[in-house]
Amino acid sequence: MAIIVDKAQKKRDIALACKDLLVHSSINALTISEIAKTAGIGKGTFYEYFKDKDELVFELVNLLMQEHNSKKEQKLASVERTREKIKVFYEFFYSEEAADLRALYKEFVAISLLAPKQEMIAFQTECFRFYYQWVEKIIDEGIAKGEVLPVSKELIKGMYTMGEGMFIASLATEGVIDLKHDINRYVDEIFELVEKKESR
Amino acid sequence: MAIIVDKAQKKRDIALACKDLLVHSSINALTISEIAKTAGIGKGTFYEYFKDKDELVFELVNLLMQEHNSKKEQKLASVERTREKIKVFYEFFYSEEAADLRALYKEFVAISLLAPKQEMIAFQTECFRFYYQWVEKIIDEGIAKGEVLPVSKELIKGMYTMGEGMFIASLATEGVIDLKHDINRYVDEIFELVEKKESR
Amino acid sequence: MAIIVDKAQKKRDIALACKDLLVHSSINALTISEIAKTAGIGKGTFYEYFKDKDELVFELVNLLMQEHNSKKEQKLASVERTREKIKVFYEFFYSEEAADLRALYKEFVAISLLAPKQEMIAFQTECFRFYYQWVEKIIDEGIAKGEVLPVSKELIKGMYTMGEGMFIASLATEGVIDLKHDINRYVDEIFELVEKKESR
Amino acid sequence: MAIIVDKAQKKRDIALACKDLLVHSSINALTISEIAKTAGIGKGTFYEYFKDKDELVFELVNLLMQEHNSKKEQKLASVERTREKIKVFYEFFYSEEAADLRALYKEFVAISLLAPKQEMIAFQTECFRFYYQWVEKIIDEGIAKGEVLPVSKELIKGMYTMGEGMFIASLATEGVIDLKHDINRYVDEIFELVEKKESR
DNA sequence: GATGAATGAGTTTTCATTCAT
DNA sequence: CATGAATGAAAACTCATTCAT
Repeated sequence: MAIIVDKAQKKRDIALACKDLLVHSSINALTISEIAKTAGIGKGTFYEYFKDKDELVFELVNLLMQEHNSKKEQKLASVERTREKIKVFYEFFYSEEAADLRALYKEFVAISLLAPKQEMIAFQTECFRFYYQWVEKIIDEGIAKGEVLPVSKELIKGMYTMGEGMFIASLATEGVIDLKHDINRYVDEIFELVEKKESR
Repeated sequence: MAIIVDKAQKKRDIALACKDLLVHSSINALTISEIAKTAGIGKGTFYEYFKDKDELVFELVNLLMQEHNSKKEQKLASVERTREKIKVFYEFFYSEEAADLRALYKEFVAISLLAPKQEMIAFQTECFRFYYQWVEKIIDEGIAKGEVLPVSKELIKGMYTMGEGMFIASLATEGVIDLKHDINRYVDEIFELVEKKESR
Repeated sequence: MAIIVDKAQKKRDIALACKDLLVHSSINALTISEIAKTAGIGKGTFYEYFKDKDELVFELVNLLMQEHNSKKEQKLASVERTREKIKVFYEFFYSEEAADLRALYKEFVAISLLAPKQEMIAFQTECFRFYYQWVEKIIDEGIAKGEVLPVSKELIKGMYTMGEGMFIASLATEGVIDLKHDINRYVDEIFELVEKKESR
Repeated sequence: MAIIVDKAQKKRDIALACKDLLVHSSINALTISEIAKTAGIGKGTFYEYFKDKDELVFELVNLLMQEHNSKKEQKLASVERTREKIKVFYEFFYSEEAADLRALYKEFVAISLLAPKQEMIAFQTECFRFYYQWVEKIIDEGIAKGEVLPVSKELIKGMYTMGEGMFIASLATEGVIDLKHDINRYVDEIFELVEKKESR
């Protein structure tokens, strides 16, 4: 009786086996040989599951992002105030536990910029929508609870992309940006403006 | 005595001659041969002035950004209100006349992410500081004029990087972001919050 | 399951296939393309088995020297007198059948002088020791048999290197040295001095 | 009034200016640019005086060898016994003061082996003859003085090339040969055999 | 005579991809 | 299904040499 391998599962396994390799090295600097060896498979086998190296990064970012989202969801549930929820949202950009994902995401963004592929764009678009709606929901709830002003709704897109911008800027510059500090400060200042104050 | 050429000037000339090529194609897809032919020089000559292809992108971004900054300065001088000044600032990300520079900047960011080189990081850092101080000056003047609340000062870094973030996001996604619209809307909303209102 | 090749054997096969090419041309004048074509393999395949062209020369010298040593051993067994054994030893430097090996050895020495690599030095050192001990054994047996004076033992290193020196000198000069004649004459003269004479 | 430069003298000057460079680096690893810069001349000027890089090595070996020969001649004049004269002769191969010349000579031999040029062969042949006759003269005088046996004359070529052989072997092996010790020991043993002993 | 900017032929080297087993 | 040996297209890069000034 032949072993029926779950293609999707094996694909995940291969990607996961290469995680450390990818996190610590640029995908361009890696060869299919190294990757296959690390995953404990043959070069030909790699091609059974992936079209090219980029797809490996893609798969892995996908995987880790799902994991990350689950954790984020849990964490968000334990936080009350809108301001804090938004801060939790931004933790992706500086938290220690998202470090691996960030390293991969950086690669992924670079690949997307240099040689955008349809499925990557689709994924990024999907991600953007997903996160956007998530933040929207948080803000909506904040408004409903009377915690923040309705105007907050108009700031969502800008707030969301600010995180991405700071992240990219922090990668490309040296020491000008302290992600955790700068992001949280910005969030605080914005919320000072949009939070309803009793004393007003 | 043999002719002595102005190395820096010739480097600029070569870069400028390749502008259209670089704008319309990814640097990775270009060969040194193509580049040299386009610039009307030999392959070896290219290497006399540039260490590698990346340096060509670097030189060109540098060049066009200087040009862009001059124009921006002029334009800013003709604008009165702080809000409008900030909007002018963001025009880089969507104006037609900065399209070439944007195309190159995209490449440059991707290169910086994939294989950061010291001089690139230094350049980006320098750029960040330069623009940051510029925006800071605009905001400071706005505060001095009593146009905007002092709190605006705290939002500068976030506002600045928001542009970068939206730009990257717009490149990597499809149709989710309308740069001109989204950026200006965000700016407007922020200014609604920080502009001093007579009637308050 | 894909075929598993005997790497070492294939390396030998490739080297042997290039023997004539290498013997009749300087390695520097040869391109990897030519070599691969001659061996009936692709350029990439060459690099699967050899780090560079030098290694090909190295492999071949190694191979032919082993073969040469086997023949030498047989020949030495068929010779009685110490003086003749030593002469057999020197045949490497002028015999017709060692011509190919000599041509390659010349290249090998030149390479070793210009860009010595660790494995080459190790090989040369090993060769030197091996031959030195071989000559030493011959001389020791001659002394034991009472054929030559014990002092001969002190002359071994010099005698051995004399061959190398004459070889190099003959390659670099024109017509000053007749290897076969000059070497044998020298050997004869030395043995006139160190052979035990009945009539003394 | 135009300056008339002595071509031969300027050639020597250029060669001498590059001495340290050549001694400490392989000629193959050096570019014409580096050489010209070191000599303080333009690349084009280099070609006014030398056909190629090899010729530079050639010129320099030539120059230093003349100098070396003068010193050797003086030193030989101050030595009495034949055995010692021969030892002085071999000092080339290990003396500290001939170190630079040896480094260049090594390069020169390698070049001669890899790509022999007519003028190099002629030079080497000339050198061989010159030294051979020199040694011959020393031995002849030794015989005339009754210091050594007439048979010594037959050993000259072998003795001379032994030095070369040991030198090459010492370069290509690691620690097997102690040039000074091994050469002198060999000379001593040979002279024990060919020196006339009173008590005989 | 001197120079050094310009050159491009020629080589090495890499590595994704294929496909026979 | 899995494999890894074989491949060669493709690109970077070097550097001796030329020659206008």
